[in-house]
Order: sequence, then structure tokens, then C-alpha cells
Amino acid sequence: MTVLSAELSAIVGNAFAAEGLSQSFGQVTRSDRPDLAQFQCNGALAAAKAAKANPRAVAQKIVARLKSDPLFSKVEIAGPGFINLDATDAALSERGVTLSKDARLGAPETGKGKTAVLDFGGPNIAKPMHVGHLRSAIIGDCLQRLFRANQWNVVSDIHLGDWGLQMGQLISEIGHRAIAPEYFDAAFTGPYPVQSPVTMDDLEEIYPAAAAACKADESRLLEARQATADLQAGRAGYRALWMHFFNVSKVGLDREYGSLGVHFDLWKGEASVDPLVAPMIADLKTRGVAGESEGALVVHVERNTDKKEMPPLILVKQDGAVLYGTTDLATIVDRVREQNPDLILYVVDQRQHLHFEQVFRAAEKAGLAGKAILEHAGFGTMNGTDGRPFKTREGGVMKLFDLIAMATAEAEKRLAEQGIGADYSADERADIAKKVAIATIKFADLSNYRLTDYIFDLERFSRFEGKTGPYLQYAAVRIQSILRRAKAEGHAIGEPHIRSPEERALFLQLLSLPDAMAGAERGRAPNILCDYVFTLAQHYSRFYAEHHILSETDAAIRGARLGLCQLTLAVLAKVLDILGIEVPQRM
RNA sequence: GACCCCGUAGCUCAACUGGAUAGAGCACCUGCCUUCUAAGCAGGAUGUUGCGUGUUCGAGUCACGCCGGGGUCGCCA
Repeated sequence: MTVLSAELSAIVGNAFAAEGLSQSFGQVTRSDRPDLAQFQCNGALAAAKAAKANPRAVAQKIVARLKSDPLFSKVEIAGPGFINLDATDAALSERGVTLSKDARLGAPETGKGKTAVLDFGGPNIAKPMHVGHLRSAIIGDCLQRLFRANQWNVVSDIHLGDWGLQMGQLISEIGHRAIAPEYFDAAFTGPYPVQSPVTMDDLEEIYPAAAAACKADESRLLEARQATADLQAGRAGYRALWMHFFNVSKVGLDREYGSLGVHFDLWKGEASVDPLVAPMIADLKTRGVAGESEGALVVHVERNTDKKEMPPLILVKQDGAVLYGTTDLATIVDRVREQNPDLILYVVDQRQHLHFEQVFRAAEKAGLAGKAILEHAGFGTMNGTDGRPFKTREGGVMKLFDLIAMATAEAEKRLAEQGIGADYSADERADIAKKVAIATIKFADLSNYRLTDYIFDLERFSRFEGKTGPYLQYAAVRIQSILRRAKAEGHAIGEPHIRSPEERALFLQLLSLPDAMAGAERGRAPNILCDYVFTLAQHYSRFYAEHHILSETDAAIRGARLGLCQLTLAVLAKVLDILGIEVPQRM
């Protein structure tokens, strides 16, 4: 289907072209002065600047051409040369009907025929997921859903941190504790036990102890580095231990990501490209891309145009171990080979920006990226109410699982206070609370601009008033309820039609869904979708407050309003789905 | 020291490629539930966009310089 903004832009663009000006000046957007008009085009200002002409005179010519188009009920010039446009209710209604019949609801096709790999810069093995991983999961998941909705072929990769020094730290600490001596016995010929010698709880205790030991004692750090290098070199006992770490950790990660409704196509990590590392390094050395520096093997990535110091990307440390820059580079090789993507998008903390710049430059210098654009979509830090990184009340790391449990308890409390679901089954009440809790957390995160740090205040987020996830679920649930009743009462659902200002405003918002989806993709900016869907819910609530639907006696009017309800629900559900928010049947 | 991100209403945040009178939510005040879920709706008050200079018809947005907060800077991830 043709998107309304594109249709209007084409009409106005043609008017510009007829005046010998670039068609691109005809871009039409929703007016940011809804009191003055529905749509605006600012192209006359830009065109006048380019042609050194009077903007109002240019606008005058364009307006003269547009006046005859029956699509518009108003065409006028305002201010220095804005062209303000209103479409007729008939035209809007007709396009609303078309929208309601389109399965994709006019979603952009920006990704048609293109593949994007999304890298979630995943959590580390052997450590519980904490709230710091929340943003990557939530933002990354939203982007993968959005890109898919926009016709991209998306391959998402959790990309675990499972190959670095932390592995050596764990291994050497376990060695010191003599928990599982056979894994350290060079004479042991195997096979190693199927049962892991450590549980996830053990690892959660061992890892911080190991890190502390390395920090306090230089010799322990050297041991850990040696163990890392040995692991990477293929020492059998260490590899076997590593596999236990992986399996034990995956259970926990499945639980966490599962409860958030986040799924990955690939559970790869740094370790999974291990076989590619040695050949890649050999290749880079042969071609002179990588060279020795201070005992390490590096790729120099500085450029003449740099304003800042740009350290080289270290591929191999003095002790022979590789770093995550090395595996990131090898992962690009892997992805080009496996998916040959058009885009590799890294949804990772903004603090790692320099790292990615180094990796991207190295990949470009070595010609490893194929046709892929490499892009880091960073995000800011989630802080506690004290403005410092989010912690538990006791000052420890807040685990994601506990956070979700807290939000769920809060939702249950709130639902009970409202007396909602008193007659539902306990299972349904629990399901509703869970969905509300996840919506609370996700919407709060996604509605902030990606790069800004934000304060996670559960007490504030858990209130259901205002611009929150639950408000949106509530709006959707009310529509579902009406549609259920309409069906029960045998009312027919007709084609949506504009008869009032509230309906007009709702139509305009519904018709601009594709623009919101395109804008959110362009900026990798879920907050644009959040704004869109909140405004949509507000427009619906106004319509709902103003018009009775089921009690309307005129069947044609009632049918049209039901049609509008149905279309609104479809759009609401679609955007909420992209945001990763589920709508309960009732609440 | 260099570089990156941020600075907007009392609080938390928006403002999509530079556009008109910088918008929401919360909190505060006033109304609206014997009819579809009031987690809602209608209305009210809230600003030197950190400071300064520049670019232009037009700057929260771009450039430069300060101030403040956070972050990063070869052998962690």
C-alpha cells in the first residue's frame, strides 16, 4: 500500500518539479503545529535558499498548483514560507480503510533483500546477568523486531563473553581450590566427567574471589593469564572445564532472557570463532596488516585525519593470549562467510565505542567486512536513584532475575489494590502481573533516548499512571473488551470512517505508523516508537471518552467506530510487539 | 592532558535530515464514573534549552570557546 506521507510528498514534489525545482523539496511531514494544519512542507524555504529566491514567492507557485488537487481541503502559506496542508475527511477515511486491509499496516520495506546481523555484546559466562545487561537485551530485541517488521532478514547473536581473561581467572581459582584436580592433571587421559564440578551458584562465588585474588596478587594474575593462553591453545582439561562453565551458565541465561521474551538466532560467543583466529592472524601478518609492537601483535588503525590518539588494536598479547578485539574481528570474518550481511549492528554499551572504532577500522583496513556496514549502536548507563550505577539496597549487583521479580511483585500489589482480577484464576493473575512488570521495565527503558544515561526508579516506573507500558496495555485491553462484547452482541464491524475531530486525530496518527517505523529504524531509536504509540493511545482514549460505541443505535456509525477500534488495536498491538511488550487478554 | 556522550519545566524525560508559540509524564489545582475497564478524560499553572560568540531568512539542534556531570584512552570485557 502507498503510505500517506509518501503520497503527499509525491504530489508536492511533482509541484516543485513542475516549477523546475528538485522534487526532493516536496517532502511532507505531520505538522508540528496541529492547531494550524495536519501536514506541512518546508521545502519552499530550502528551495528558495538554493535559488536565492523569495521563499514566499516560491511557496506561492507551489500552492497554486496544489489548490486544484481534490485530496486537500486546505492549502495555505504560513510564516516565512511553510506550506500547510489539510486532507479531506473522505481522503483520510479512504486511506484508513486501505490501511486496515493491509496485513503489514503499511510498514516500510527498507530492509527488503537485505540482511542485518545484530550483535548483543552478550553477558559473560559464569557471571549472573545483572541490570547492566538489561539495556542491550531490551534495545537489541526491539531493534531486531523492528528490522524484521521492516523486511530485513535479521540474524541475532547473543555473542557471549566467554573467551577472555575471566575464563583463565576462573580456571586458576578452581585449580587453587583443588575442586576438580583431574582437569589440571596433564597425565589424565579422560574422559572428563559429564557432570559439572561447579554449579552456577559456585561460579557466582568463585568469579569475584578469583578477580579479587588477581587484583591483590600479581602472581595470581600471571597464573590467570597463563591459564587463559593455555585454554585458547587447546589444553584439554581446560577446554572441558570451559564447556561446563558454558552449559551451567546457559541455563541461567535462558531463564533470564526467556523471562524477558528475548530470543536469539545464534548463541555464539568469542570462543566459537576460535578456529578462525589463527588463520586470520596468519593472513593479516602475511599481508602486512598486522605487525609486532612492544611484544604484542597489533593492527595500527590511526589515520592522518584523527584528532585524537588512536591506539592500535591488539590481536595477540605478549603472553600469547588473544583479546576480544581479536575475536570480534574473527567474528566479522565468520559473519561475512555465513550471512554475508549488509549491516552488522552492535548493540553494546557506549563505553565500548572506542573499541568498536578500532575493530571497524581494522576490519576495513584488512578488507574483512565484505559489503557490510559496521555500526555501533551504543547506549547509556542505567543508574540508580543516587545517579550511580544501579545497585541493590545492600550495595551489591542487582541481578536481572531479582529485578524482574521485584517488578512483578510490585505489579501484583498494584493489581490487588485496584481489585483487578479478583475473580480470575491465580494463574491468570500471575500471568497478567508478569506481563505488566515486563511492560513497565521495557517501556521505561525504551522511551529514553538510547545514548542518554537514565535513572531506574522502580517505585516511579511501577506506578501505572501516565506514559507507561501498563497504560498502553490498558488501552489495548479496553479495545479488546469492546470488540469481544460487540461480537457477543452480534454487532457487525464496518469500515472506519471519520465523523468527529477525535476520529480525525486518531486517523492521522494511525496513518503515520510507517513514518514512525522508518524513523525508528533510521535512528536505531526505539523511543520514537514509544512516543508514537503513547500518542496513539492518548488519541484513542479521547475518542473513547467522547463517543459511545456499543450503545450507538445507528448501526452504520457503530460499525464504523468498531472498525476504527479494530484498526487501532491492530496498530497498537503491532507497535507493542515491536517494543517486546505483550498485551494480556484482559486485566 | 586528549577524545567521546550528556546538560531542556520542581522531578523524570521528548523534540525524527536546522523550521512556526520548545513538548509529554509525574507532582500540584479544578471538574467528570446509575451506560463500552476512571490504570482514564477535560481544563489550569510550570522555561534566559548550562554560559558566550559565530554561521542564516530561521539554532535546543550546526561550528568554535568556556562551565558542569559521566565515560574512555595497547596487553580486562
